[in-house]
Formats: sequence, structure tokens, C-alpha cells
Amino acid sequence: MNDPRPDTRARIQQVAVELFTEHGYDGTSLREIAERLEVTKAALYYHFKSKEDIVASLMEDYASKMDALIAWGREQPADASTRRELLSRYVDIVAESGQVFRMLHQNQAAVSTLSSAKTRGELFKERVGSLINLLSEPDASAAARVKAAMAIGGISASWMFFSAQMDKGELSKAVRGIAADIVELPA
Amino acid sequence: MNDPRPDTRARIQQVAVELFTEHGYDGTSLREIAERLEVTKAALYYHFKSKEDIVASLMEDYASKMDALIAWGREQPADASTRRELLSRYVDIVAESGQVFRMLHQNQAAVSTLSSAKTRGELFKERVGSLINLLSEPDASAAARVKAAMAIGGISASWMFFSAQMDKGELSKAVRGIAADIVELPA
DNA sequence: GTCTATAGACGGATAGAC
DNA sequence: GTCTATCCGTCTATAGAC
Repeated sequence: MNDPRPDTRARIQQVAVELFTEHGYDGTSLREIAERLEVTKAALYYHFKSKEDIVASLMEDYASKMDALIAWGREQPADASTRRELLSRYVDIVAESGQVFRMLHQNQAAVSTLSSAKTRGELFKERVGSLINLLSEPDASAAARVKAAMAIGGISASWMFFSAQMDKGELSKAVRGIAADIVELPA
Repeated sequence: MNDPRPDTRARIQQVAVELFTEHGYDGTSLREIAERLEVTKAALYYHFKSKEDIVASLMEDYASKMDALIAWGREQPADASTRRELLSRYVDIVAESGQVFRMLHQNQAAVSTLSSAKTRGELFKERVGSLINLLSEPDASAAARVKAAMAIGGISASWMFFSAQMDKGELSKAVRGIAADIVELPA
């Protein structure tokens, strides 16, 4: 009556995100993940070919959303309306990625040494750099680029800080508005 | 002519910061640290009682500076001038902590599971939370607290992003100015 | 699709000589 | 203060039965 647990793969991912966030990627063993799911380690290897493969599957979604956002931004005119929309869509990505975003952020050092990082490129640094460029005029001053970095960094940081204790709709509205104000701040 | 290498302890700390930043805390073995210093693992144990003790010694400086800043802020009047000064001093702490700050940020998950974290309190979350409270009026709206979080988060993020490629004096001046503008942004 | 059993490697840490 | 040698635990991953 209970065995037909569907979607073991998704359950593994979910438990992995929780444990990687709490105890860190390296601090979490496959044994712990298996125990919480009440299966054995070997069962995990049926669904994922390695431990790294689990975290790679989690990165996938976030990375491709960011890549799509950057590609979209490159096709738009470099004006204030595009900048506002870029920030707004970035907030959406952070919000949708939810706990995975938090997990990746808290394990940046561990995640960047994975072999998948070499093929997919630097998860955060490279992609955030592209976003900052899109948010600044082509010949922007250093101060203007710092402004863009603070808007992006502020979005990420405030989401990680408040998403557990605030209504997410209200939070995303507040963050969106402030971020837009920041990039349009006079130099 | 070369043996009298002074300050082995400090050299261990320096190499540890570099490797912990590049490969992560758990991804760095004491063997690697020892090899780069051309000593043996056992030698490290003369200077530090454990691997955790090395990273704890690095956290110490940052944590006590933050605690001092928070204590100072609590004694000041809650006005715009205090807020500006809080942000400015926070920039100083980030700048002085330099690579250690970066290392701690990139290893948040690993660092928060250390037993020293239990006695010293959450390194970032707790202290940043106190700073946010000091930057908002006692009865501040959620949006006002988000604004404060974005200023702090923006400082941290932009410093980590630009400190390697920009003049640090120029960077800290730009960051200070923008952060001050953010917290005083009208709701 | 999940199990038992185990291989094989590497990590942190200590003992004791010099 | 640094070394050699070693212990013991844990981890990822695989082989092969059911």
C-alpha cells in the first residue's frame, strides 16, 4: 500500500537540496541522503551516476534560465526600460529557483570545483558579470558598474535573507522596486 | 640562510585562505596546505590543534569587528548620520578582511557546521540581521528593512566582484556613496 | 528498482624520535 | 618545531543477487 513511491528521482533531489543547504555539499554523504529517504546508497546510483551528478542536475535549471535572460538582454535596446525588465526577470529567476538558489550560493566554493563547472562555466561570477554589463551603458564609468553590481547583489542577498520570513509576493515587489531605483540612481 | 622562516603560523593561515577560497574548505586537505608550505601535515598540528582551528582563527577577526560595529551602533541615535556611518564602517570591515571575507562567504555552508559556529553564533546571518535592524527605524515597514538588506548585500557582493580588478580606494568610495543613497531612498 | 557486501582511496589526527 | 610512521574512520563507487 505504500511501496509504489513515485518519482524517486525528484525526492532524491529535494532531500539533497535540504541537506546540502544545512550541512554543505561535502558535509553531506550519500548515506545521509539515503537514510532520510529510507533507501540504501546503492539505490541512489540507479538514479544518478554520481554525487556530483545530483548537484549538476540542480544547477541545470538555474543556469539555463540565466543564460536565456542574458541572451534576451543582448537583443534589446540598451535603455532604462530594458534595464528595469532585466532586473524584474532576475528577481523571477531567484524566486523560482527558491531553495536551490540558496543552496548554490552557500556552497559556491564546493560547487565551483566540480567538473561540470568547467563545461558549464562559472555558475555565478561569469553570468552575473554579463548581467552587470547589460545593466550599464557600453562606456559606463566604474561607479555605474558598481551600481549595477549592487542592485544584483542586493536582490540575491535580500532574497536569501527574507524569503523564509516574508510573504514572497510582497518581497518580490519590494525588491523589484528598490532594484529599479538603484540602477537609475544619478551618478 | 633560509631556514629561520619566521611566523609559520601566519604562513599557514595565508595558504589556508587561498586554498579554502579556490577549492573550498572541505575540498582542501591538510596535506595540500602542508605541501605548498613544504612542511608535513604533522607540523601543522604544532600550530593549530585541528583543521577547524585554522578556519576558526580566521573567523575571529571578522566576527569581533562586526560585533564591535553592532555594539557601537546600538549606542548611537537612530538618525541618518548614524546610518551613513554604519554603512561606511561596514565597508571598512569588508575591505580590511579582504580575502578572508571572500573565503568565508564562499564557504558559508561548510563554515556554519563547524562547532565553533555554535559558540560564536551564526557568522553572517545573525550579525547582518542586527545591522539591518540598526539601519531601519524601530517600526520600519518591511520595504524599509528590505532596503537596508539590499544596501548591505550590495556592499558585500560588489566588493567580492570588483575588489580583484579595481583600485580599492576608488571602489570603496563608490560603494560607500551608493549604499548611502540606497538607505535614504524614499519608500 | 532496490538490496547486501565490499573494494579502494583518502581524510584527520596522534605517537614518539630528533 | 618539524619529521616518519601509522591508526582508524568515512567516503564514493561498483559488483552482483533478487
